Amino acid sequence: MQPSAQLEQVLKQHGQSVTAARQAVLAALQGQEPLTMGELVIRCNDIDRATVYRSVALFERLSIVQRLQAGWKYKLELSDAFHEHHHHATCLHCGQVVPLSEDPKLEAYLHDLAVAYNFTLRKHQIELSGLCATCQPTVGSL
Amino acid sequence: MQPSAQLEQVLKQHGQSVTAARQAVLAALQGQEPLTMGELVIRCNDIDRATVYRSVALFERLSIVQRLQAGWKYKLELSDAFHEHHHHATCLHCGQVVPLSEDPKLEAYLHDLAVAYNFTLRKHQIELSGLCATCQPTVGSL
DNA sequence: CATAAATTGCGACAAAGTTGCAAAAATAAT
DNA sequence: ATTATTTTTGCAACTTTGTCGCAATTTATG
Ligand SMILES: [Zn+2]
Ligand SMILES: [Zn+2]
Ligand SMILES: [Zn+2]
Ligand SMILES: [Zn+2]
Repeated sequence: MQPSAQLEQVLKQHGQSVTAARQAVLAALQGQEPLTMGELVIRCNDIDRATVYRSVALFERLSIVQRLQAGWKYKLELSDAFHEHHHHATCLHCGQVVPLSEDPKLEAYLHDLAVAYNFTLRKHQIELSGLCATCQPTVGSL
Repeated sequence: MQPSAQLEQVLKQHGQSVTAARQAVLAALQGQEPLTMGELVIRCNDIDRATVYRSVALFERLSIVQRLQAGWKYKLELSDAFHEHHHHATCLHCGQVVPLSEDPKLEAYLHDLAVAYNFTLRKHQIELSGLCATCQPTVGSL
C-alpha cells in the first residue's frame, strides 16, 4: 500500500481528520535518512511550526513515527508499519546514519529478554555508534 | 574505586580541573534512575544552569555520562566505566526505567553486527519499551 | 604564597517546544 | 450540493531548554 493511503487509513481508524498538513509531514519523512525536528520543520515550509509539532505528536501516539537518539540530537523516522523494521548505526565522526537490515535472531533475543523481566514489549530500539568505513582512516582519537 | 576518585582521575588524565561543581554533578547522577537535564539542574541547585550544561557536555566528551532516549525526553546516566554496562526497559505507562543486567551473548551479537557493516563499534544502546508488570492490568489500549 | 590558566556565575540571548483562540478546513447531516 | 458541526490550522504570545561573552572566582603550577 502507498504510504499516503496508509496514513489515511490509520487516521480514519482513530477518528482523526485527513488534512493537507498531515500529508505534507508524512511526505517529508519519507526520505531515506531520519530527520531532526528542525530539518522537518524546514521541509514543511508552508506549514506552521506548531502544526508540525502537533502532527508529530499525533503520529507518535498512533505509532506512525518514532524518535531515535542519533548521537547528540534525536531524529524522527517513519515507524515499522511504514518502513521495514530496522536498527541504525551512526558514525560518530561524519554523523551519517546507516540502516541495518533486520536480523530475526536478534529480534527473538530481545523478545525473550523482555519476557524475562515481565515486560509486555511494545517496541524497541538499537543504536550502534562508531566509525564508518570512510571515517576510520581519517580519525585517530575520538 | 569510589566514583568521586575515578572522576578525579579521568579529569586529570585529560588535563581538566577537578572542581566542586563537577563533583556535585557527578554526585547527582549517582542515584539509581537516569535523570532528565531538568531534574539534574534541580538536584544541583547551588550550581548555575550553564555550568551544569557545560559539565554534562564535558562528561559526555570524556565518556563519563551517556544520554539515552527514555520515551519522550532524553535522560542522562553514568556510562559503563562508572556503572556496570546495561540496557533499559521503559514502561510506556508509568515511565519507570528498569535496568537490564548484562547479557554476554547479546553483546557478542551486536559486535558481530557492527563488523558486518564495517563499523568500528564504540558504543551502543538498547531501549525496550512496553508495559511493566504493575501497569499491564491497568492499561487496555495505549 | 604568588602567578598563570581554567572554570564559574551572571545576564543576555537564541533555539526549541507549548498554548489559547479566532479563522479555515474537514467531516457529518440535511 | 448546502449547511451545520467538529476538528484542525495559523498566529502570536509565551515557557522551557540550551548557548555565549565576559568579569570575578577558583584551581593548578611552581
Ligand atoms: Zn563517518
Ligand atoms: Zn528490532
Ligand atoms: Zn509501568
Ligand atoms: Zn550492551
